[in-house]
Amino acid sequence: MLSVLIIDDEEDIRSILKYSLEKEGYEVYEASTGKEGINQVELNKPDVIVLDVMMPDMDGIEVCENIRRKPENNDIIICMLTARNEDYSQIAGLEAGADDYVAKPIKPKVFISKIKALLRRKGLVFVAPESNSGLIVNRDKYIVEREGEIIHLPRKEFELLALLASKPNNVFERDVILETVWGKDIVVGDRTIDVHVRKLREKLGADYIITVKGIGYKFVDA
Amino acid sequence: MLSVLIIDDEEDIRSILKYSLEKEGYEVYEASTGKEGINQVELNKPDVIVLDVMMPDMDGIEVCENIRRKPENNDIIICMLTARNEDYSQIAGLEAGADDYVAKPIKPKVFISKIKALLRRKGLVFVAPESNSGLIVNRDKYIVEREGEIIHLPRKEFELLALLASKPNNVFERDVILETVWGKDIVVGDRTIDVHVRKLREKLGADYIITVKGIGYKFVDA
DNA sequence: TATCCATGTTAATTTAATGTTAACAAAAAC
DNA sequence: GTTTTTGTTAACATTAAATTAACATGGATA
Repeated sequence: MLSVLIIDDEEDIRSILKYSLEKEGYEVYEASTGKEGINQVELNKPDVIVLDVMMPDMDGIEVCENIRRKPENNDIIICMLTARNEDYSQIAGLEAGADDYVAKPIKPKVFISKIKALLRRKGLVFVAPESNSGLIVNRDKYIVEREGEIIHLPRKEFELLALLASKPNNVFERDVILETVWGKDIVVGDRTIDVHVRKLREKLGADYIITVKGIGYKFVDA
Repeated sequence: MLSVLIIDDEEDIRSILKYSLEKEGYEVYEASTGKEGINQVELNKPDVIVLDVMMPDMDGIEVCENIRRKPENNDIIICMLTARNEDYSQIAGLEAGADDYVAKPIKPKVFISKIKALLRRKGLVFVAPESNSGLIVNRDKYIVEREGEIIHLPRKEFELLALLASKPNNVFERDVILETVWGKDIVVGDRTIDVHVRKLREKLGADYIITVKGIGYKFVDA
């Protein structure tokens, strides 16, 4: 499961974010000061940190630099929270090693989609509906995870799943799938895609990939 | 509902555009400076941005580049507003990642039809009259949405609806429909269209598609 | 009002697309 | 070099979608 650490002195903000994140299936840790945040990073190794720029004890920028100083934290995603129009902090934050920022006031939907976009950019695709259990498609490791369980997929199956999961709910036409997963001028039989879809369904469950007859397939993120 | 963000320093222009857009059923956000515009993009994730090239604080080109720099904004449609004959900015704007431009002085009707054309190119057809509830025909997802409700349609029904909705209030003759949805030289019986229209009415309600006896069908908008 | 013609309706039928399985080929791993 | 895993194919089954045919309706017109 992917985890998020929220570092913010305001309890209200923490609760809102926590609620939104947990609803999406993330594990959430909290810290109310910069110092505590840095400790939590060591303790819990979160995948994502949401970090308020303005805090009483320590500037968010400082916290960010501090975290980034350790090379083992390099691939933690850091997302800054800034007051609206606080333009300086945005730039400074990015220089300090933040990956992105979100302006207050925070709209939960925007916030969540931003987190998802960041994870996607990192090659982590996270799908966590209440209906299915969450899937993490990790390109670097060529692995799919579900609730800690690691599912190993052969190349073609992985590529197919990764393609579909890269844009949840988007329909991919059969030719597009062929071109992307198999290659421009490789010709395979009509039933090849189906067989791979079948194998994915066998391994993941039938609910993830749905057929749009006459068009193609889509990965559903309900 | 589809949303549009207007970034322009002149309040008059903003009001005119806002009025036209809202009449068509779009949700409209405003920003009077480039900086504010960029924040709004993060905040509200609009589907379309209308962006003035000439603004005091920041050049529209700059704003556009700034927005496009983030991959998650890739499929936002950006439409530039340019002064008449400002030829340079048009070219520069398109290079910076704009999808189209509209020359001032703006004629609301031209403007609206341009926006609709851009959305259509992206596979989104929006029909939002006050009378019926708005329909979004989404090609990427191959679904139709009405007030959040998702309606799945089989291929022929979807294509038929997409065709009719692409030009609301326009009458499509039966042969034109056949040629577009079924194909040039495919011959089907003369009740086939009717049956598909019936199924659409069954799923969407009877008010969207009306029969023009002796000619064909049209999708009514307002 | 009788009748003509375009469209509406329904259900059965046909067709096309996808699902399934197992066998075989090709690549990797051992 | 043998074994194991992965990828592809072909034959067949299954299902959803599209089409048809037969009949109903409804409005225009004489």
